[in-house]
This record gives sequence, structure tokens and C-alpha cells, in this order.
Amino acid sequence: MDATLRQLAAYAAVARAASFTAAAAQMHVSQSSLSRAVADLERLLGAQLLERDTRNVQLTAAGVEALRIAEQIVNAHQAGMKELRRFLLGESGTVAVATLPSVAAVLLPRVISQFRTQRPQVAVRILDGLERSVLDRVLTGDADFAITTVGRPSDQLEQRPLVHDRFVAVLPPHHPLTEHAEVSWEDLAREPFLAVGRDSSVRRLTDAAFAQVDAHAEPAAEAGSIATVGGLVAAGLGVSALPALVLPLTGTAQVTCRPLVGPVIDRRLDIALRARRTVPRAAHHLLETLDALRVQGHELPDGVAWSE
Amino acid sequence: MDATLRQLAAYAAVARAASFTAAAAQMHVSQSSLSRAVADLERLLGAQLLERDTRNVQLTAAGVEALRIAEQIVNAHQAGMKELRRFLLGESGTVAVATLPSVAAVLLPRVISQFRTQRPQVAVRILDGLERSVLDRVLTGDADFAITTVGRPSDQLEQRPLVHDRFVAVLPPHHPLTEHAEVSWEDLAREPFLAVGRDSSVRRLTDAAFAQVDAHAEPAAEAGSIATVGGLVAAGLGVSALPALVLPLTGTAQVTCRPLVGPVIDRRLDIALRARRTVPRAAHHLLETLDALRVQGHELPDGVAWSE
DNA sequence: TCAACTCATGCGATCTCCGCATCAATTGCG
DNA sequence: CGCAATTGATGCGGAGATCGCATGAGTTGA
Repeated sequence: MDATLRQLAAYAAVARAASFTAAAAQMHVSQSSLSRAVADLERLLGAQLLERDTRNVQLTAAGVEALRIAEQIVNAHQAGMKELRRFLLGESGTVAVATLPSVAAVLLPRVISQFRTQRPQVAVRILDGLERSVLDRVLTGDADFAITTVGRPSDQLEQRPLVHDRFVAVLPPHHPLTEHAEVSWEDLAREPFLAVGRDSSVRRLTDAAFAQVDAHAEPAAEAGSIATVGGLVAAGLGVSALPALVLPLTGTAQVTCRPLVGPVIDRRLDIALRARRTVPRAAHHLLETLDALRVQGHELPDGVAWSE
Repeated sequence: MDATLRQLAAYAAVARAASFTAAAAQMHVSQSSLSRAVADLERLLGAQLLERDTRNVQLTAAGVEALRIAEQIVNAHQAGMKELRRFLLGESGTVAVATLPSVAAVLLPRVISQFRTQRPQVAVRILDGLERSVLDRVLTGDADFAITTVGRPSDQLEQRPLVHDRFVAVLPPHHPLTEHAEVSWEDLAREPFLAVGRDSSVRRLTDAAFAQVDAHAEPAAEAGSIATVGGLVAAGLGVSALPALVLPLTGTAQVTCRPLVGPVIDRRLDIALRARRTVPRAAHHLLETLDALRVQGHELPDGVAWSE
């Protein structure tokens, strides 16, 4: 019913070369093969495309139209295959990374800028959200992988440690505790505590830390965003504890930080992948870029360190 | 190296249906055939496109991209074949008709308007020129056929009589000859004669007619276009003889016409085709329309008659 | 626990397509 | 004027692709 790609390509080559023999040489096939292919195509279409005598080959009106269309089809095929191959090699397409807002704002930019210099044709999409939705994005396949705090181990996910992110005490500029070189969780427990929202992974960890030193965990106030917490601290309403990585998000608020010990709380940020899945090539390349930075020991903010 | 159309179509069907069995039913092939086709495609690309467990088939990231591209390629192929078939059936494309300006202006419009109501998708190109160039257009293939005066018989051309076009005397409004019901070439020879240009087919015939009655053939003046000759006659500079078909081209000039006898000169307008060539379908349809008008005896101007 | 349904695969038959050799026709050179 | 060279078409045999049938392996749901 429909013409074969081979027939169309053969016809196009013959029509362009105006010669079966020359086209056969270009295509590295026998002349007889092309002769048959074109004859078959003509029979299929029920129309003569080429006017041949033993010396010249020339196109009929139908042949001109057929050449135009055959080239169109063959080009669409070749271009499509090329595009697909580029995609499979990870040289085009999109990588979607799901991650926490802090990682998105602080850690990712330097990774992406490095990645883009190597693969400018690959777009990067950042899907930022809270811990729960981040993992959902990976499980549903919306994201190629996630960078997030580790939840409970799941056989749906494969997790690779990426960085450790230490909690620091966040204090108003002239607060008495700023006199100490280090601050303990017990010290903080004696002050009004400003917490982040209940959905945040940070909140889960601060609650756990206070529980560990048998201190009350009731916050004096809580806010959804890090920036708000920073503002509250700067205004002297109380103190807080935040992972070092998110400190840039406190923005322009004037706060003072001190190492936080007894115990030292290290939040682990992992790369989370769907288990038993091959990672798309482009995403794999982004992971490689990330790993290269880790191996090279690329500089990180105080309190943040590469894993392993 | 490249994927087969069949593989791409098979993959697209399976990916769209998210089921090998369902896709096989739609395509009226066995399930095993599709299973192999997709597996072959995946092996060729070196990437997994579908994630199958025994219950569900779902697309990988590569699969999503492959589906988009496969559909693109398959659609391009199908659309192209459809377009080509339409062309070959004469339902699209262009018909090029080479013809004399008089035919182009007077005879063709009614033919084309009839033709376009039946095949609105087919464009008509009119290549008007003098007798010589008209035939060249056909011989080079620029035009599908010509409507023109018959030159010397050539084995390159096939000619079919179309209409007979009788010469009439063209006189100033109050010229003495307008008193006669008929005018003869000898009558005209006694008046100053206004001729068309030497390249025109009309000129060849008027010269021949005067020679036939042993009259001088030296024109008082000559002009390239019919409209100019009409103007000269209207201004009383002399008389002329023109085929009935071209009279509309004298435009608004006030002239009087009389039948021209002794001898009656009938210019034959033929359809000229390249010999031993199949006419493109769309052109064939236009010829059929023309023939239908002839058979129906479609009305023509006085002095013009269908052949046969 | 088992029937039912999924996709994968071994196998044999068929079909397509390729290349080699050759033919018929025309051209161009001697 | 005639022969060598070149062109596209075609008969033929073989290699490879592809198909459907039957069946296998694995999972689901009653």
C-alpha cells in the first residue's frame, strides 16, 4: 500500500543523480537493486516517474512531485533518528531534578552552571518542594532524581549519600549566647525557639534534637519559610537552629551564627533514584557532574561537607 | 543503522496503546510480531523504551521521546504518501497551459472557471506567448500542453484540432466597405492595411491570404498588440483582418467587422502535446473539461467554431 | 490455589531483497 | 560505417528478514 523508505530513498538518489549507475555508486549498492526499487515504486504508484532511454534519465511531472515528497519523507526520517540518537546520548532533552528549596537555591546553581558549560543543549528543570512531594516526584517519574533528606528506606528508592549539612545556632546579633564560641541544644532550649513549618524536613530534625536532650520542643513561633525565621531572629524574638546550607536563604536579615553541639546534628542530603531503573543518559551526565565536584572537593559553605 | 518504518510504527502503536496485545489487534498482526519489532528497535537504539511487567507497559523517559519522534516520522510518511497519491490522481498540483495571448484572454477563462469548480485544489498556470515560444514551452516540459496555431507537423508533437477561428475584416465605423454584407481579401488589399507584428501567427496567415489573391502584402503600419491595431483602425488609418477570437482584445476601440471571404481563412487552433508522453493526470482532467465543452457545443463568439 | 492474561521466544515457512551475470539498446569513437 | 563502451532492465539463486503458531515464564485476581 505505502512505499518503503528504501524505495523512496532509492528513487530520490536516482532522480537527483539522473542516473541509476551513479546513484548506485553513491549508495554502495548494485545498479540492479536501484533499478528494481524504482520500478517497484512506479508500479506501486501506478505512474511513471522517470523517463529513461539508454542514455538519459529525466523526471516526468509526477517524478518532480515524487522527488520533492520522497526527499521530505526521507529527511524527516533521518532527522528524527538523529534527534532521537542525540537524546539517547544525553546530548539533548531535559533533566528534571526534584529537590528542597534550600538545595535548589544554594547547591544546585553551581552544579547546573558547571553542567551547562559541558552540555548546553540539555535543559535542566528544578522541581522544588518539601521532602514528601520531592520523593513523590521521583516515584511518579516527574523527576529523574532527587536531592533531599533521607526518609525511611524504601525498596522503591535507591539512595546515595551526597553531602552532610550541620545545624548551626542562629542568634540575634547581640544575644548573650553570641559570647560563646559554641552553643548547645540545651542552651537553645532555654530561649524562645523560632521553628520552621511542621512539614519541613528541618523541623523534624530540630524536634528530634530537642527530644534527644530531653528539652521541651514547643516553639515560641513558627514560620513557613527560612527567610521569615531569619527575620524573626534578627528582630530579637528568639533563637533558631538551621542547617548551614540554608543560611543564605535568611537573606539580608542580620543574624549571628555559632556552631551547634551537644549533640552535633548532621542532616544528610542524599541523591534519590528510582530503584531498578536505568537513569536517562542526560540525567546520568548531570549526576556525573555532581560527582566530579564531590571528588574534586569543590568548596562548600561552612558546615556543609561532601559525603564519604 | 536506522530504524525501519515498520519498527517505528509498531513501537508507536504499542506505546500509545500501552499494550502489545491491544496494538496487535489494532494493526491486525500477531502480538509476537510487535514484541519482536519493539525489541529489535530497542536493541538498535541501545536503550529501553518500554518498562514491561507482565501486567503493565509503561514508557521510560527515552520511550516518551521515541514515541514523539516515531509519530513524527510515521506521520510524515503517511502524509507524504497521501499527498503524492492526490497529486497522481490529479486532485492537486498545477496544470501549466502554454497558449497565445488571444486564447489566454478569450477562450481559456471559461474553460478554467469550469475546471476549477470541479477541482478547486488544482492550480492553473497560463504561459502566454507567441507561437514559437508556446511550442518551446511544451517541448521543454514547462507546459503540460499548448493551445496554439498548428506549425509544421513535428514528430515531437501530437496535435488535436480544437477550434476553427475565421478571419473577419476590421473596418473603421463609417468606412465605405461597411456597406457590404461581406468583404473580400481583394477589397482589403485596396485599402491601407494595418498588420500585427511579424512574429505573430496572425501575421503569417494574413500574408498568406494576400499572396493567395496575388495582392501586395505591404502593410501601411504594423503594431505588436491587437489592441493597438484596433486603435489604429478606429482612428481611420486603414483596415485590418483579424481572427474572430481576438476581437475582444481590440478593447474599447470603435471598429466595425464584416465576414471576410474570397477566400475564407480559417485559422486552426490545436491542442499540442508532447508525443509519446503520458499527460499528467491533472492536465488530463483539464483536457477532459475542454473536450466536454466541445462535445456539448458550448457557445463560442461569432466566427469561432469547435473542430470536427 | 488455580485460571486467566500478560509479554517473550523457539521454530518453521514464506517473502523480500540483494548481487551477479547477462541482455537489449544506444552512443561515440575510430 | 562498424565496433567497443555504456546504460538501464531482467533471470536467477541465495541470504536475510519477518511473520504466525505454539508455547513458556511470570503475575494477577478470584
